[in-house]
Amino acid sequence: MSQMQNVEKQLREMILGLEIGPGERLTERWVESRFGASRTPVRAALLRLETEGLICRDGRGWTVSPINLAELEQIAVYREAVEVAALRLTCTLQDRSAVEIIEAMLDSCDDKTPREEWHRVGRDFHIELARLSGNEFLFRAVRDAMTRLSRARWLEVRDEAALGRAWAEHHAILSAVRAGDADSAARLLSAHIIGSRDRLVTSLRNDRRGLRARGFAVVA
Amino acid sequence: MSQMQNVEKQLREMILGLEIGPGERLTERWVESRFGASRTPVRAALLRLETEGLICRDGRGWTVSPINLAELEQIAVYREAVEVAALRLTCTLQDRSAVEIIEAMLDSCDDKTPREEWHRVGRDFHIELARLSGNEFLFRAVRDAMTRLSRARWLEVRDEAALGRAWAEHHAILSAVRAGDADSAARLLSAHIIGSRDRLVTSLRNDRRGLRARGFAVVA
DNA sequence: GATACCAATTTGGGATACCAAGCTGGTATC
DNA sequence: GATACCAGCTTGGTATCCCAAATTGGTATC
Repeated sequence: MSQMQNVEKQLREMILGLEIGPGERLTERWVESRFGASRTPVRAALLRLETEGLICRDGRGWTVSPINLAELEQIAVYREAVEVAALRLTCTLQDRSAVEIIEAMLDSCDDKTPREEWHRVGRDFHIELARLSGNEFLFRAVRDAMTRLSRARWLEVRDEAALGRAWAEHHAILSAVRAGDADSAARLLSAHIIGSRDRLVTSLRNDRRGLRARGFAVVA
Repeated sequence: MSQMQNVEKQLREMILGLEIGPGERLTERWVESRFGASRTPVRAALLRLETEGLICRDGRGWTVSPINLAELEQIAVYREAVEVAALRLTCTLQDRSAVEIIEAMLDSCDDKTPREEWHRVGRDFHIELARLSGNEFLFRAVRDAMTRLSRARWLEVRDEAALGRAWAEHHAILSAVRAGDADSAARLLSAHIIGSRDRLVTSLRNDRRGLRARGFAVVA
């Protein structure tokens, strides 16, 4: 793999994994030495991550994007639009076998699944569901939105009950799709996205003090 | 303005203005000499334009993205999702004054408006309509989609009647929004987007031979 | 003690040099 | 005459150097 893709990938992992906290300053020189690359690939990586919204310019310099509650609210509306569109498109395709692949993916998760896996599974559900639509733009939109949400979802305080509810909602959505009931599936998906958003934002708002204590910038 | 933004902007103008044809090869060295910049800003510009979909990697090297008919079809579905969502959001905001600004913008165009202005006005209508929603993600999605469509719309063979129809449809959509009739507005907008897409793709498909003769790559 | 100012360092933007991979054109051999 | 092969050139990827601007830290002055 080229150095450029390597820096980009590793830096993205560090940001998404909160090894570099939201709001932290980044210097090109630090990234250079951290990954043993030179400035050109570092710059390319930073430019890419900027378009993903993971980092942003801070006057002269770079900052890991803070957790932005207003942005989280807006992303949910955006997700609702594109995910529901993708879902309806999938329903018209009548490709039930593909849906069953996702169901199997969900079923492979049980109580023994380690908690940190839930994060990835929850994200992949939405991404793979969008991929089924066959529309590259809807798919990318969902994938990019989930990437932007990733850190916030990781910080969210979720109890077992909340995880179980999300799991059940995912299954219910797939059942409706498999049954060919696009309207029900769309309604369930909308409610799931908006409900998740509300719980997410509430959780972060309540824990804002704790997050700041950990050095994480959270803006309204 | 920095050199980097300058190269990016100028190169984008050249690509969107078809001064560099779809499918044409680009070398970093050529861009360097053309704009009198060195490789660093050129690289940055190319990376940005790649994320906008205006250029794409061609193995080793760069190519101005060909006109892709399948992509145009998919973009329309994507646009329908995000534009309708933005429209409905705008309706719930009940901000009629903002709508009237767009109406004024449209009204400022009359028969004396030069033809090349129609291209920009048609694009800006959709972008500004999305901006009204106040949702940054819906707005960006529409803006980026319209950018991707820009070259194809420029190549489209449109007669006066088609232009008048588009104009009328834009006005009808705004009237529905102003009347607070979200459902009608959404229906009109969907029909407008899909109808425009079908006419666009048909036009390009029919003229494919002519486009190739001009050196423009058009893929199915 | 506060503040204004200056120098030194840091930092991102840009330019250039170098390299490896791949393409091209020509040539030599069969 | 066709084909295989090799040299040279082109090109993107990477490293390094330079520069201007901005930040910083300290000092001198009020």
